[in-house]
Amino acid sequence: MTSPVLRMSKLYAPTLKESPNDAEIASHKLLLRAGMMRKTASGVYTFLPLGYKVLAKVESIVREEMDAIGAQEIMMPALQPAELWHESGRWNDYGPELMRLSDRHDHDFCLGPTHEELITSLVRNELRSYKQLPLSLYQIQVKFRDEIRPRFGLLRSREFIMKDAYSFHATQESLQETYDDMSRAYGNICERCGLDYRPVEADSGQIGGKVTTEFMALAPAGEAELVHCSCGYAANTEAGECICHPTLYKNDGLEKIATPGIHTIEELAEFLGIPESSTVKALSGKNDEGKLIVMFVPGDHELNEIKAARAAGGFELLTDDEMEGYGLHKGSMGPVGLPEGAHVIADRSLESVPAWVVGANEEGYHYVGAAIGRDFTVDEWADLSVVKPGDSCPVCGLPLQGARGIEVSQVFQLGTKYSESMGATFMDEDGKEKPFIMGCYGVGVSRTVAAIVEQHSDDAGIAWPMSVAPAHVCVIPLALNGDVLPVAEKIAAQLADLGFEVVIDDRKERPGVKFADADLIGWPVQVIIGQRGLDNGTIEVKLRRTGDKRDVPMATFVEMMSFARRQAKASKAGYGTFDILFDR
RNA sequence: CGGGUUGUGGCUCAGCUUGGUAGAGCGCUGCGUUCGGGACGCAGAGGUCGCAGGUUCAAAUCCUGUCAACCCGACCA
Repeated sequence: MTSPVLRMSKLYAPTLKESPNDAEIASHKLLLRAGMMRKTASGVYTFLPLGYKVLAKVESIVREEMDAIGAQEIMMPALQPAELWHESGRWNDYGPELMRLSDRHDHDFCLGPTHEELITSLVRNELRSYKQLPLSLYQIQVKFRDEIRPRFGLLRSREFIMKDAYSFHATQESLQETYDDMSRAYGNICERCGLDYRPVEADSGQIGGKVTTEFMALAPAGEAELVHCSCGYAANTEAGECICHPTLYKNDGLEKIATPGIHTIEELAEFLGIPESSTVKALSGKNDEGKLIVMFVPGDHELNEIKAARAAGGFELLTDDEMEGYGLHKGSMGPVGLPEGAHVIADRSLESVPAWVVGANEEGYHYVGAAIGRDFTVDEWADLSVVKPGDSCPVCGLPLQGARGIEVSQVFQLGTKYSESMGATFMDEDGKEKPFIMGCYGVGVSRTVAAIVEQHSDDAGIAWPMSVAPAHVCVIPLALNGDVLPVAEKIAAQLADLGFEVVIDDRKERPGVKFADADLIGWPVQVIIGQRGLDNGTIEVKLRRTGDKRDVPMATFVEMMSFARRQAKASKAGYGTFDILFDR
């Protein structure tokens, strides 16, 4: 299939020398500067022709990978009736992120942030038998989330493109199979988009369910923190198991120390001249039943609220007033002399520290050497801390590395949360009515575009991987007179015939402008045609990614590109890098 | 939602403290010279200074309100 040669002279791609002042990170700045998108409102963007081409490329990679594992594409509405959200309970649970609106009859609707409710209601009446399972459906569609603070361009926007897939199963084994297929497909998607990524252990958050993996594109601009290990283990710090090593200060009996004005761990450690890991941090809260819970974590770690809630049956930190009510003192809390009935849960790692440095439950005093069992008791041990770099890898024990990442996709095993609440059942082999076991799988398509730019850009602009570039090759005639333009036109046509997507910069601009725009927009290959080269019978080929340039004899150029094309097609992903052009 | 900052041609910004009726660079239009890494000259077009009130002879500038955008934070003891 030959696509027509794109003409820069006609292309609507207004490039900017300066980046608009509300852009901070590379992907945001460059997508604006390269004329790929424009802001419409906070967290809402218009894709211009080039940006839309990239988006479409990513979409088709996603589509190919979904189709390859037997998922079927559908298209659900963005506008969803509140009724369905009431059924699942999420009309109330989802919170202010849900974009709500009502129609002229005063019926409530929302703009879908995700589609579990819709898909469940779709299949519940017509997917009736285990014989029809498993079934995977997906769509690529616009999603709406009223983000508390949209930022970073496409990374956290209020309207964005997402591929969401849902699977329905009779058994957990079947779900696991599809989940594994999806995970593999997601890995393929990341790879084909040229992303350096890690599958990481994650928390399921809003969606519900238990088993989940996030696919993180590593990037300093990413909003997620993760830890990873050379053995391949990686986890979101929100969810990762924490294996840390608090240290013993001393165990010479209980000693009360005056610590006037000291409230933070940092101050305490400095005051005593000991590392923060030798102190113990206390947090008081209440669980869903209103019961007082006091938690302890190593002083150099933070309490993970997700783990805390799981361990205690809900965990909401006490307000200052509530603490007063219990006779607790902010910054001076400890396990010795807690109020009657307080339930004490401590981080598992503290079990190995026989005596703690903790608050004395008295303003201005701390204890040193508070011994477990002798001076206080712990009701429960649990993993409560936020994992951080330097903690031990739960798989191999080596120290974990820290990194930041952009969550480009996530796979979940939902279980029966939606099928049960919404009454979506099927008739199983044994003649019994059962709720579907479900999985859901999301790819942030527009976010992936931003992640690609974060990983593939430099001071000059974007350097698109071949697989998602708005076109493969840009032919740049340096002049519009003499032989230069006709030769360029001919070469562009020949490349298009070979199956390349070709753009020709036929604008009446000076060479410098064309070079700068080509680098900014990020065409993977630039074919530069100037009088100087023609006089020598050569044309110049430049690879954006590496900056490598080479003069190629005119006579062999098309043949070489033809070879490169065949090589590219033969490679597994089907989109080589064209480095072949520069093999010595 | 709390705190901070900013709204001035398409873009980046100056002018505001000390009121006197609007500027620069880039971009845009035309002409000419240039032409292998964001050229130069000349001539132009383009702004109710976010919006609404108020003070004043006079407001981009001072005051009040409002809207918007951006940044930081949002229970971290």
